[in-house]
Amino acid sequence: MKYHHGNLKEELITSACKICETDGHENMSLRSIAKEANVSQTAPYRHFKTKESLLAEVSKLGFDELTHRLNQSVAVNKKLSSADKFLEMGLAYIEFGREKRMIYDLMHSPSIKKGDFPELLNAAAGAFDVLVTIVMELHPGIDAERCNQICMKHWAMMHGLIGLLDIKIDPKIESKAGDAMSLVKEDLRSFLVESNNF
Amino acid sequence: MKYHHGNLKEELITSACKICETDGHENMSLRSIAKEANVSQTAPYRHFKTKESLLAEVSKLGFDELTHRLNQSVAVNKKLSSADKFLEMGLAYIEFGREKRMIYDLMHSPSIKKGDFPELLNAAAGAFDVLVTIVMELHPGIDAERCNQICMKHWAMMHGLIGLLDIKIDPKIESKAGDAMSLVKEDLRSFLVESNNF
DNA sequence: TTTGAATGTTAGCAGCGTAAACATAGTATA
DNA sequence: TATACTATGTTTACGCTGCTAACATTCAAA
Repeated sequence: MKYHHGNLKEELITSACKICETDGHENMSLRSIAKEANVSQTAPYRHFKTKESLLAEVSKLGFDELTHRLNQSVAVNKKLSSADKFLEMGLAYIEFGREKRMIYDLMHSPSIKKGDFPELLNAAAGAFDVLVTIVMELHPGIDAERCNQICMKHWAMMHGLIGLLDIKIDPKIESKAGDAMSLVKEDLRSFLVESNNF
Repeated sequence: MKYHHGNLKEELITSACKICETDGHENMSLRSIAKEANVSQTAPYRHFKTKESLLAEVSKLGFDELTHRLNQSVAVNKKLSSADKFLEMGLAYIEFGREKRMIYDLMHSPSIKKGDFPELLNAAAGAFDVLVTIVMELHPGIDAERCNQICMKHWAMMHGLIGLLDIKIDPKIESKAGDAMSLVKEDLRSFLVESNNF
């Protein structure tokens, strides 16, 4: 067992991700993260100024993965129409939010003040830009302001939908527990198509 | 100074509301709530099983006020068209989310498991039902499932918009700090109108 | 009037984020 | 190669947290 770990910073982030996914960010302590990485409770302070800054890095990774997933959703089938790409992207967003709900909550938790972490802001903006790109493809030569508005609308809808799935959920969905996600997909498909009348 | 307070439960909720609005629910401790109400740190445990159950009552009050505001927004001017009522309600929702952002965050915080508090679930559903009512008025004889879908869509959009105002905000809005809310209103108006093409 | 329930307080537990002091290992310089 | 500095680990400790247990006071019913 070496005294110096060598790669502690990355491992702490990894440990934090793991704990967040299982326990949720509200139940994630710095001490538990350190324990998961087999170091003392205060070792993280050699690599992160505060707990919040460690969580900010986890959040950033979340946005990076979201960006990747959104890009993948349209890249896997280049023959899709722009409208279908748009739809696939919406599905990918919901899927991410459902699969990685704990990380998703962390990414949008007010306990991380994004303004204090420029790279986190950039990562979040990067995910948003994937949507901007597809909307510009859908509406060539669209006015920038209107494009932003349209993107905001759909982004908000997706984000809001994920957040509200806890409170209000179609009884159809809840009843069929075993196949919940595919039902969400079906509902979402009509949901998105319906909202696509600009 | 009486030993028995007489109305401690309500006063604790009031104190919690006050502290939440100023400090946010992440920085609100049971001890600070008790101090605000001038009782000992453990007095709240005579009225609330856990801290979470106290916060659940605060959250419930939030949903009640939201319901009231949504109803008020259409009641103040009965001569409005259904479409305009719908718009006013959207504005009222955003306004609530912006004005009482701290309470709003508490209302949607995953740290309160709504399933454990039936009255909280009812209060949340009650707010949603106000929207259902106006959509049914907009589309007489609408299919129940489709109505629910439309409501979800707009509810999610409003909710998502509030949540995202931290991350992505129209530069126009941020620049004009002094009059931010009225600008939000203007943007929202066109935002909602645009989204109203069912 | 007595007795028990309701409602308050005090003391104390384990866990938390964080800072300070100290220990060890790796690196640059003499 | 020896030495000093820096980076990175540990130990200890502080004040805050949610919560429990034991005790005190008040109110209400028998």
